[in-house]
Amino acid sequence: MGHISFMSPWKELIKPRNLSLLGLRETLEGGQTFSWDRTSDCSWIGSFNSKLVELKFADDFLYWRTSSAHSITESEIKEYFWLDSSYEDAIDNLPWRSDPILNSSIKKLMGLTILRQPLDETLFYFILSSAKSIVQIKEIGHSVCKKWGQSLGCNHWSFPGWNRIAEISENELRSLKLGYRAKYVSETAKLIRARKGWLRSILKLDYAHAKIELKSLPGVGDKVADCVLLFGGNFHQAFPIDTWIEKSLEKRYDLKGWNSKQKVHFAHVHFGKFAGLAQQFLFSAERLNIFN
DNA sequence: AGACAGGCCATGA
DNA sequence: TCATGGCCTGTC
Repeated sequence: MGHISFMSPWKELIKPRNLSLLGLRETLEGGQTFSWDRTSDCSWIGSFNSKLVELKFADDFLYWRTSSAHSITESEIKEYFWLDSSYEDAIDNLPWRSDPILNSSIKKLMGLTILRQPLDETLFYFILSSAKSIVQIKEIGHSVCKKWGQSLGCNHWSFPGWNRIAEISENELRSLKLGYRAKYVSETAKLIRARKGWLRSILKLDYAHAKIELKSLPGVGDKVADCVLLFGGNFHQAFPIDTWIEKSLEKRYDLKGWNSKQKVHFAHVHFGKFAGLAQQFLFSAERLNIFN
């Protein structure tokens, strides 16, 4: 409150790749991030790292503009959206040549990406995600940011940070309708505050050890840990198993009757080191029902 | 009204 | 190791 900010003029991003509107929409609305709101049928406003940005997709190009008071740079956007050639390399590494399901998903969701979100915010939102829909996760997450974060303008607030959240009582969080997740958030915050530098340090570990570390937090099990590592830690081999991907593996890959451990093993063998990227294509294809 | 939702966790076999 | 029920809240 109090300051006046304005949005910069639209700027064009170098045409990054063959990006489709559907691929972009699924990236921002499909459930790997909860920080974006649609402002028209082809534009979104969002925030991360206390910075505000609006994106617009038009004529196969991506345009962006930012807030004068909380501005972001082009290189930060490119980083966030994985807009470098290693994305194409990752796609090429997937077994689309021999896998018609994956092939058609990639074609229909051209440009769908795995975001590189800040680790702390990603952990926060995925602790909230348990047994909640995307809309509900956004609502309760935003209510915490609105109450204890910084105003960024355009109805967006920054993530307050774990140290700030550690000062909030569980009951205050419950009053924002976090339910049983309030305890997880509160206790995780206190643990992170006590372990200085620990959260960032897991980024230097290999996938298996990073996952063990994350699972030491209350409210973080296999599914949440994999989501945080994939969407907030750049661990592309993480393969979160939720009900959509479960359905996909059973229905499209004939894995009915396999337990989740066997499914994860199949995913790593079949999809390889970018299994998490394949997961996003299959997940969205199933969610959007594009096979029928 | 009662089950269920993009889970986690403690319990019990 | 595997299966079950409870936990907050909202929705169908």
